[in-house]
Amino acid sequence: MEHRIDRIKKHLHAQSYKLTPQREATVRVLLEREEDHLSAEDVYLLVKEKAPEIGLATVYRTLELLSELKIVDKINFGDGVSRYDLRKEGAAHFHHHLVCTECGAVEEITDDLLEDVEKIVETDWNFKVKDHRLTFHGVCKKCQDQELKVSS
Amino acid sequence: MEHRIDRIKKHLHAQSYKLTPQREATVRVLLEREEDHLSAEDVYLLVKEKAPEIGLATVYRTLELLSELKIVDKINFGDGVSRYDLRKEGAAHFHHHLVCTECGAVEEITDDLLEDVEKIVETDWNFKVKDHRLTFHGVCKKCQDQELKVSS
DNA sequence: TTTAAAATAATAATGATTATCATTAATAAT
DNA sequence: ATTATTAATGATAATCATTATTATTTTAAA
Ligand SMILES: [Mn+2]
Ligand SMILES: [Mn+2]
Ligand SMILES: [Zn+2]
Ligand SMILES: [Zn+2]
Repeated sequence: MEHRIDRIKKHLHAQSYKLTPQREATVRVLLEREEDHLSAEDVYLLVKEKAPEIGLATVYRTLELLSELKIVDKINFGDGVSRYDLRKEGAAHFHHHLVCTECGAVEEITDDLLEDVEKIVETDWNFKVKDHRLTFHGVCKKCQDQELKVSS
Repeated sequence: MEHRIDRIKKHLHAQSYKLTPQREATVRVLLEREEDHLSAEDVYLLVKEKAPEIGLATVYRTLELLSELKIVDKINFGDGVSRYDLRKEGAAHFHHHLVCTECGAVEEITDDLLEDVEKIVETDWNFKVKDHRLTFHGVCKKCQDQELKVSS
């Protein structure tokens, strides 16, 4: 954890930004809830627990900054809010998501999966791929089992 | 065009919805601008040209309805607005997008491309895929050429 | 026609995000 | 150390997309 924060600190310094206490508190929340997909409000409430004096605007500004630096990715699952997702250490591309349309659960896939597709896009469409967003909508394991039970 | 509208009409009727004049005007705009990715506001302004009495709320309601029926797909490219995209005739899945980070241009890919990936997701993650959202961020052909010119 | 349900238009309300601005913290210059 | 600059913050107002409300109109059935 400390190691990870150190790296982020260096990343910020490299662009002459500082890791202020507010920024650090925000990053810590993101690290502690790495599997989750928190909205700005979610982050705000969690940060407030350890740094009660922080303002919502600062959280928005920090998340914006972290997005620019590709430390977090901003995603939108179709409910009205943006969600912020820590990029995996050293990952060149954003990871993928499985969203269950029954229960709303969100799973993560960190495997690349798109290498071949990207090659096709680069050659057939002359498009230089920098990043991607891939989300599958469907039914998670748990909900599939539920359906079986109900119908049997 | 008329044929396409007829089908949509039937689709609505099948769920006991009516193709009201407002709904038809909205669908016509979507058909006329099939390549585009219009926001609700965009659609509203275009519909107003042919049906000036329509209200914005009706456009929102219509787009919502068309989304439910899978006639249009709602997408979000990260600017603050939802965009509405006609699903290709008979397509089981939503098509893909290439968003240029330089000029903002959006290209469409109607080829499936994800068949193999979906198989992997279904078997390795036990996730029953119903649909997907895939967007590549990168540099379009035009902007690549521009860069070459500038740097030479 | 009368009646009930569905759809619409106008507009108010909501809620997420951004902008503003006065204050504070950090950094550099004297 | 003191002062001047600049960056960052917190509070809050403003904006803007979307949703809810409600009175009215349209449609289809009885
Ligand atoms: Mn994630
Ligand atoms: Mn499209
Ligand atoms: Zn589920
Ligand atoms: Zn471009």
